[in-house]
Amino acid sequence: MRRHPTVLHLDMDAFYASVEQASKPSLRGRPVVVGGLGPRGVVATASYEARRHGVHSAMPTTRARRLCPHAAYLTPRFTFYREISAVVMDVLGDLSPLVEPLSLDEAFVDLAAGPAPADESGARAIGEEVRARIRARTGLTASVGLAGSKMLAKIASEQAKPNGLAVIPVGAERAFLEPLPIRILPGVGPVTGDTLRRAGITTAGDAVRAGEQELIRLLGRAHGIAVHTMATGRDERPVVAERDAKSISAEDTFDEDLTDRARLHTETLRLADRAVLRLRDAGRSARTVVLKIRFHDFTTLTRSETLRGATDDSLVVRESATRLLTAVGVGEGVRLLGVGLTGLTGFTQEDLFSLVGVDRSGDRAASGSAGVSRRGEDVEIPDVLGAPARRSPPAHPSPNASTRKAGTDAAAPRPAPGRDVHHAVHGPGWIQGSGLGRVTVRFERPDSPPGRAITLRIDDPALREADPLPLPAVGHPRGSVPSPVVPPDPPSASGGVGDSAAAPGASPARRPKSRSSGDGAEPPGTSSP
DNA sequence: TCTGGGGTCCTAGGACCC
DNA sequence: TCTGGGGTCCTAGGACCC
Repeated sequence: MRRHPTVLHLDMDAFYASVEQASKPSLRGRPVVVGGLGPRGVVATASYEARRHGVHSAMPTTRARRLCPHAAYLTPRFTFYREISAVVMDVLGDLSPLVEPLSLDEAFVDLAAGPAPADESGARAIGEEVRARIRARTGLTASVGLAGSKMLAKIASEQAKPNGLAVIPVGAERAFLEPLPIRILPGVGPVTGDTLRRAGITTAGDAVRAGEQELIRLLGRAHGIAVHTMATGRDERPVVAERDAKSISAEDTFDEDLTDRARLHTETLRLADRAVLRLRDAGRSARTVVLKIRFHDFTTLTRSETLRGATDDSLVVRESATRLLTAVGVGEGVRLLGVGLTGLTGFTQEDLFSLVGVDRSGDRAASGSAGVSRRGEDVEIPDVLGAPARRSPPAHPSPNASTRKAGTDAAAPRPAPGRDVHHAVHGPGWIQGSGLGRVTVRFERPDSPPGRAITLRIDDPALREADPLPLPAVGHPRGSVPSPVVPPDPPSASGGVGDSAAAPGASPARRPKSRSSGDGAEPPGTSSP
């Protein structure tokens, strides 16, 4: 047990939405929703302005649109978020060698493993310092929790949000948790929460009083013990820096349910290729192939097959995945298809196993040998990234968004709202909306005042896809450049009015609670460099 | 209001071996 | 001939997290 609150949890505030606001001056102070924009999309992150209207993560985007029609709805730019995330992780790396990223916008840091010996006030100072540094290097705000364990550090950062810092002193854990809802404990989700509630357990204190045996009875051994331990404030899980991935998968939800076998087959090949691509990127091989199918009624099934040896050969994975597909009925329609790879090992014994995969068809797999080889009738599909007609929006701009610089961009930019473009005359901007052969582009850059929107032909030869522009750092007041900082705090109301950023012709609107830089009306046409 | 995509960990049953 | 228990691997499903 630690004597000081030296576990730090850092959580970026509304990360994706904040990055978008920092990139796009016209969106600052306005509700922004980042997520899937298709008919089956869900919200990944909502800005605090949008949250005030009831929008939150994991909510279907269609519902979000009803709740907050005037928000800007943007497709995620994961490649860019990853870059910003790397900067944040780099800042954390200065504190300690023990940094455990949980996602792009969250990490634990073990300050006890760092150079600065930290007691409570020392830890607090480090926490404030790291928030300031992140703000300086990215222009974004982060919240920090400090405690003697991971669980409490995370709960603390949650309470500190947005743009705050909270410390739970060592020794105060149990009293602190006692009145809190059991659902805040990690591992207690909707189902467990319900089970416990039916047993009269709604707070952490209730769980402690119920006792370990009762929790084991209700939840099973491992889970029962874990919940009881956490509820008492004990959590000895160490901060671990590197963890090897245990599985890699690729899946897609379709805009409409699929019933056509041939189509399911080609989609399976695509997903197999996508998964293998990432497997190879990671320098790994896999022994087990998993096919995942979600039906129209949301029931989900998986079928897996373990090969005799690990592979990173897409032909082998394709065959395995299609073999698994052949063995299941499509019922009334398939809404999601996925291909997963598990049983990952360091490196392939390349030729050995790919040989097994390529020239035997009968029994290369441990099972499913009855599944007749489909070799010879393998459908040729264009390439992993070629977007077939009616797929859901490619959730990830795909690893090539940054690779695909000049040269490959002969094709018109994919008109996904939020994407970066560049126009030979108007300069840098981002896609605000599209339709009927036109795109509306807002021409502005992270360090410019809000720009103006112009509607262009989608095949305008002067328009091309572009890489994101870096976010201006803040902190060292420099000239009169308007601060790119996202307004952190919700308090002031009035987020109600405004117009849709995603609607062509929208104007930057007045900004209900614009930050310091006193620019009332946006000077239009200032977007050129 | 119909529910993404990427993961992790746990449970349980059956096969198989000793 | 019948019964047994432990260990490991594989498969399937489910809860949970961001």
